[in-house]
Amino acid sequence: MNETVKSFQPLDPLLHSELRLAVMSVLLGVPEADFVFLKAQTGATSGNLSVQIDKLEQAGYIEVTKGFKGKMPQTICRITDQGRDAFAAYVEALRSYIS
Amino acid sequence: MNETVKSFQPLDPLLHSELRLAVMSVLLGVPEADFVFLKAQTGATSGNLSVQIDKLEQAGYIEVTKGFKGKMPQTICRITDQGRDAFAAYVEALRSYIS
DNA sequence: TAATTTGGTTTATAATGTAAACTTGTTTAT
DNA sequence: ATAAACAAGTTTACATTATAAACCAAATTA
Repeated sequence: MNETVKSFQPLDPLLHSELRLAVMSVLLGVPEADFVFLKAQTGATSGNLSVQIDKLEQAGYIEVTKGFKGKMPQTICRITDQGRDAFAAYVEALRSYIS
Repeated sequence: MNETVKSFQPLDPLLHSELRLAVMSVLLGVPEADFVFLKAQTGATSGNLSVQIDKLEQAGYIEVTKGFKGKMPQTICRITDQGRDAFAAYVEALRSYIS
């Protein structure tokens, strides 16, 4: 008798968050996106988005560049290679639960 | 110009939890499972498992029957139809982020 | 009968998520 | 010119959640 254990892969807590996952999902599809665009795409409040962008940046999953668009401040985000890898790993881990 | 929004589906917070998802995943594959088995499959601590089982039961996603196996207490869990539906919906919602 | 194990539950604490309130500067109206 | 409204964020306070440590009752073993 071979009692196997299902062996669930751990889920990266940084990506296992609705808003952060949405942000990463958007960034995967575009070369870059600014704060305003991310807010529109995710439907997040500014405060929440600001916090989650910080966390993704701290983690090295995205790069953030602050500049100006005309005279208005602009926060541009790009996904990093590390972020891309982490996302792929997260999706892979998810499969151990949902497949 | 058609500016579409990605439209991420909301993720059921009850299922968007590593341990609860693992429990549901196990229960999907078997007619029923007891506390001890779930603990082994998920690698969870007893306390954590106890709490998360409660939450899934409160939500109507699983049914819990307390009885005895020999003289030892035994907590048996079964997934409900509602739980099955919720899981399917959760997986479907996930696709809007990861595909 | 004392110590250990089993099968859990309760609870205290830490970590997380979220929105409201605030800030800094810009544009518009008066 | 000045006030009011708006834009783009950030900070913070609060609520929710997750987690493990501590606990408990009964059973088993030494």
